Amino acid sequence: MKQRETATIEDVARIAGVSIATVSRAVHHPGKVAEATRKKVNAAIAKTGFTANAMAQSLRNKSSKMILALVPDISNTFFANILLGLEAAASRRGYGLLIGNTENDPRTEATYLNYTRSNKADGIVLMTGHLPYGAAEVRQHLPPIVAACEAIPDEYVPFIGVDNRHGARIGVRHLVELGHRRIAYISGPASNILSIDRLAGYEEALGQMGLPVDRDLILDGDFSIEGGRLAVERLFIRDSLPTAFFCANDDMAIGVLLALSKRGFIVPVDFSVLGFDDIPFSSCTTPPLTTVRQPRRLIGEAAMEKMLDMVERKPTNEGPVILPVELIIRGSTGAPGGFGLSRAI
Amino acid sequence: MKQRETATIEDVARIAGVSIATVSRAVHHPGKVAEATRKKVNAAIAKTGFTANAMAQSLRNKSSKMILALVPDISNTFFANILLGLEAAASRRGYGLLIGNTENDPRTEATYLNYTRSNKADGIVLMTGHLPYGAAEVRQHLPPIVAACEAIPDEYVPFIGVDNRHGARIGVRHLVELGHRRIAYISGPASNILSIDRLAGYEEALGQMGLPVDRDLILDGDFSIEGGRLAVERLFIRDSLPTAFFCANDDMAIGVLLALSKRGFIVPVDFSVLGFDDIPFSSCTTPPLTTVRQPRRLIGEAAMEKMLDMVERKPTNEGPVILPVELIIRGSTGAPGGFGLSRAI
DNA sequence: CTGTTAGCGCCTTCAA
DNA sequence: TTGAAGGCGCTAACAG
Repeated sequence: MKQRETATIEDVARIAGVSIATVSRAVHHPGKVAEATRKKVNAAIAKTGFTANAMAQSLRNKSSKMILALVPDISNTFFANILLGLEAAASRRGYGLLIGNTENDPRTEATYLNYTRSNKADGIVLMTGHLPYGAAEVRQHLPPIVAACEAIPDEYVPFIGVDNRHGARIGVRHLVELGHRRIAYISGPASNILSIDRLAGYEEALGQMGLPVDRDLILDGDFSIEGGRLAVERLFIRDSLPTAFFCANDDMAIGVLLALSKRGFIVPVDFSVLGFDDIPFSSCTTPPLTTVRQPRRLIGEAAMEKMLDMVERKPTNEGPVILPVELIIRGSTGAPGGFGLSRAI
Repeated sequence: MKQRETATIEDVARIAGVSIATVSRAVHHPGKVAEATRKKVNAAIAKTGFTANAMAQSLRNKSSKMILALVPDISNTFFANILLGLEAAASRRGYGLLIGNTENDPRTEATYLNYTRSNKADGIVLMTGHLPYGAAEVRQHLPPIVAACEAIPDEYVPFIGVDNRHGARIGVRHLVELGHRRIAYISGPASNILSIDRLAGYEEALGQMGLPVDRDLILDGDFSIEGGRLAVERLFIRDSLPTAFFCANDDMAIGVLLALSKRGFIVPVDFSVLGFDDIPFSSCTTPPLTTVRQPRRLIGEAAMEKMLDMVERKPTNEGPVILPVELIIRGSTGAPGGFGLSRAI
């Protein structure tokens, strides 16, 4: 007699000699089932290797116990630990994590948004900085949404991340305290909220230290290594150079390091370089990168907690969750040595 | 009159003035529906914004159209592009990708294995090098499984990856041709299949070039940066040093680079360093890393194609899919300069 | 070409 | 404490 491909609740019920309702109860509300019955059921479950069909459960419960995380680029190491935090918190509460790589492609975003409409996911954690394409049309019945790392401008979506302005401030202050007076800011895309917040912090720190803001030292990048490289090249075309670079993320700082090294300069003797994020690789550059660390795993965990509170309609305090940043001082920053000093020696 | 939270096929049928069967047909077998009817249905779908409930579909079809990818560490940049390839190929064929981070934890593996038992996923792409924990007990009804990058020893699971032995061979040959006679092999965990295959290639290349294999130059690492570092330290404790390091992956090569630099050596003058994989960061080290590139995206795509052929029971040729490796020569390898040469200058 | 209907497997009222 | 039964939304077989 060939058994069904995979055991169902009916198989268990038959073997245990009870009804399927009792099996379901024994699993989900053990208190409502007589001790002896429960034992019989558990034995039958063990014997059959029964695992409830998640699809049937989802259909019935109108909940998939899955949360979708949308990231623009899964191969960007910055997101990895956040994802790890999201997953850890989700699994602690019995949820699974679905990871969606959007590449900022509208069609892909729309496809993933449909995951919630078709009940494949109960909520969305956004790390893309914007609502998924297609969200506007269905604004009225949008699933629970939370934004990690990058806030969603102009939308009421709970934000979990760091105080980017503050992070920039302490980074730039470090540079000023080392003696730097001309500090360049290598920004991400100009309209990006992270770029903007970090720029604000940069300007504030400069102001607090009584330093002027020189527009010529503020360059747009794109958060990529190549962007950092290019920014340096553009700066060298002009005649007035900074003594330090504050980069809006580590990738660009790495690009700056590379470009400077290629031109024969020694960091931090000739120039200081400061990043933001503290991606794992930052400690492996030459020299190791001084940077503003974001507690990525914690951000992920906090974002998921908030998300699940929303999904489960638990009371959750409004407003953003702001986690602390930390200045990690390594080898890429030091007192200004003067342009070309290392080469003169 | 408040509409249902989200439109169902019945809403569409009512509005279109047809039966739900016709709606389903209009969507899945448009050819079997009259032109006029189809138009009415499509209009109703557009009006309601109907999206089929994926859970109901899965329950009915016994297929979730989801494939689970199991990776030991999602924050390991090596896996990222593979995942990207998996996702691209999956979405081309109308499937979604579920990413599971196992950390080689048996409980986590078992949990994810259950995803297929509970119909959340139709198949598993393994990048962990072993069957998930709990697979042995249910061997008889295991879902379709495919192994990417790292073959599963002793199991019949289709493998998609590169010829690791060949990759090691061309890498080591490059070193020998540069003039190196004493080449260390920094291995991953000794029992790991990748470690073993690459060791075999290393020994073969040495043999082909008429060079002896010196057991003292073969060290176990663990595929981590720290592991590379440690290997160098262990080597320096002994008296006989190599002139070149062939590392079983890029992370360890980076560790070697770091350790050498810390000791004041210049690569590639004092030592040459060769990696394996060509992770994105390899071009950003000092000096840029020479390495054996794996076509990661292609591996991902091929693995997913194979997986879906299995899931859909399409004819697929047996045996592994082997993709080509490529030696990427950058700055970390050169002719041997002699121990301490750079320091003597 | 279209409608009726029987489940897919599960959970939860409602009665007993 | 337990069982019977309805229904979540969908697809496909069957009849017309």
